[in-house]
Amino acid sequence: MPRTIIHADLDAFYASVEQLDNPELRGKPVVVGGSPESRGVVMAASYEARRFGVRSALPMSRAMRLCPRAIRVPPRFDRYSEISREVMAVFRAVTPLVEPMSLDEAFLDATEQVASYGGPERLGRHLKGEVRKHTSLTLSVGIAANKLVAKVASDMRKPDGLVVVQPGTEAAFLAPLKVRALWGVGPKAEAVLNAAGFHTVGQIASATAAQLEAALGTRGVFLQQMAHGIDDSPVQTEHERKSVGAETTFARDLQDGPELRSELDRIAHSVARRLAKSESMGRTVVLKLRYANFHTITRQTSRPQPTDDAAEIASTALSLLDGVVNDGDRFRLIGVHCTNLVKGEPDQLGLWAGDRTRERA
DNA sequence: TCTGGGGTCCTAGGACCC
DNA sequence: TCTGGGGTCCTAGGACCC
Repeated sequence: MPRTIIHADLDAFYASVEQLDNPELRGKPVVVGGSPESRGVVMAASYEARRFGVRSALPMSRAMRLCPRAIRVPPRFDRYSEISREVMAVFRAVTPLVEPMSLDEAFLDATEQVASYGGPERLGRHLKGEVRKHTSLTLSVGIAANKLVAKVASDMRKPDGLVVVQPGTEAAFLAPLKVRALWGVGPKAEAVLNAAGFHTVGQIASATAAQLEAALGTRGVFLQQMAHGIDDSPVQTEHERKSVGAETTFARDLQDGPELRSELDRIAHSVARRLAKSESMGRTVVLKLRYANFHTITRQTSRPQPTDDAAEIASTALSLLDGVVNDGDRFRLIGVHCTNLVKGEPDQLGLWAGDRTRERA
């Protein structure tokens, strides 16, 4: 029996929340993101703004030139999280198998429930209705036998869309789409595929394995599976965080000095706070630097024991900084990440580490 | 035109161990 | 003096996603 997988996606989420909370913004081009002066980018654009070509990830300076009448709003993530929790609760009222992908997006496995709702169409309308009832927001829904096709389907008729792909028609559904529609095909892979003569998903589906391998290596084989609409990956309700990090782009490039170093210290504290909150500790500290010319490097070092201590993370990152910085270097971004995460109570980990040290001595 | 911040996963080389 | 193979961990960079 085929699965019933749903991809649900709130439309222009951050911008819609701002329009919801401030009626004066309704019907107007709204852009959520950092200021153009601080080198911000667009995090969300209302559909009114999109008509001017404003898109996510566009530099804010460019967005404001495209649409001078746009109203820029700084993001309020606490508020978006609050609404996100309500929406996820609506999803979980339908099925316990919910995999949130971000604040505004989730996969649901409703294989067990779909019949009791009277089929996928009705289930989709139910979800959209419940979300609208609880939050006044519109939801786009894609329903298919797997995550890949459900995701592509939900993108199809935004905003406020509902697309159901019948089992068995996956390959035909995907065939006319551009290769970029496939999960994992970004600008680079798209360029490589286009250069090799592949423009549509259908062309990938009917290519030989050797052709694809020549273009993309081992990834090519995997890509062909996708192009046929094959995807067995399960909806996963749990997932373990693998890293915690924070980074800042400065309004103006910074040379090494007190300002850069105090910013590094601030970031280290923010990472430490979030590590502690998630009751985990990191064994590897990564320093990230972006030069004025946008070239980006990372330097990492692994410590003997995991830590969530701000001072330790900061001093480790500072010593990495000492190792790379040269006179005259100017930076636009600095960041700190912790990886090699270990879950558990800090005290118990400390005790355990102490025992080991004693054993060795 | 001038490029955010939060992540995940993959590759590739080298060190090190058995 | 020349030389294995497998496994694991570490580091650096890059593609990609939302």
